[in-house]
Amino acid sequence: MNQPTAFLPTLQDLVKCYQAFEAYSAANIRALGLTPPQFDIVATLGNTAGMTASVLGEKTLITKGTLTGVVDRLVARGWVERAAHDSDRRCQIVRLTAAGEALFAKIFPAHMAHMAACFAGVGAADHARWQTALQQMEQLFRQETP
Amino acid sequence: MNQPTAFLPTLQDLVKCYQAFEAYSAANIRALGLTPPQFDIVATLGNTAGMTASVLGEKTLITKGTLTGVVDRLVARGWVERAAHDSDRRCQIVRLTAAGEALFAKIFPAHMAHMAACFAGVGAADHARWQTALQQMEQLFRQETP
DNA sequence: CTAAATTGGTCCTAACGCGAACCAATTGAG
DNA sequence: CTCAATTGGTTCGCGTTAGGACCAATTTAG
Repeated sequence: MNQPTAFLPTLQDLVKCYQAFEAYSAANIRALGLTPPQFDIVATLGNTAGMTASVLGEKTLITKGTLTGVVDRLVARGWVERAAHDSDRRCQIVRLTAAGEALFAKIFPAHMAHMAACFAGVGAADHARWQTALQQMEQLFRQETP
Repeated sequence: MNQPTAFLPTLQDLVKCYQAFEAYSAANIRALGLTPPQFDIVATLGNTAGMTASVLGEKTLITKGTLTGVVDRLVARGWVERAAHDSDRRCQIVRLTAAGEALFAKIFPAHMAHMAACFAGVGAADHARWQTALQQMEQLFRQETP
């Protein structure tokens, strides 16, 4: 009984919702002086003692080849530094500099406030519905990806 | 009574769901020999008489600066051609060549089948729930984007 | 212990992505 | 009609993206 293309509107809505989120979020991040991946990294490193590049890549979903360049640019601006790992000389620890911590303290709350404005009148029940729906759909794609 | 960060898990689920979809879909498109934006354009032009570049950009959500390059590469491969517009000399009509139509006929059903495999056991009620949820969330971002 | 496989990062190529500057054609206000 | 504003496309700069080749350090198998 399934129409062969019954899933198309669902996928279109997923793409449109994600792109609306991206556009809204990225515009504010760029106004703060960063690119979205740069913000992602600064936000991930904030309030930590740093982490290896591979862990950072897992948390931010940035592949390692891309990560090298993004971290390079953050190092060039003085917000991030690379340090040697104690016991494994292959690894590098990536962490915020003092300037990077100051940047984090300034822009992270600002961006959270910007995103929170969208969800002003939203209750816990709505969030629960959305999270359930998104997690179910994500499972569909992961199950088919061996 | 809203926690200030109650929306974060929702956003994380949105990003993870979208990225799972993207990874699943893009892997198949690349295996078919195209990039995702190229597939998007071929699929949009299939079974039409062509359209102006600006309409094509609206439908595929590709900005005009990017569109020039993507269409260039499709033209270079012989799947797409540009033609003059009858009444407005600023416009260009973008349309599939015969080879492009043949490509469309081959890869579009293949990719639909690949996506349909994810939704094998999903009923109309699930689709309705997902679409409602996604459309509601999209509205939140659009309302705040003036 | 030594050779093979694995892991952590860097570098390369090809392709997007956006915003802004730019040019030509068309439309509008006066 | 005429000049200013708008629209359709191209080009450019900078940054991101995935994937693969590559190198060094580490772990594992025999």
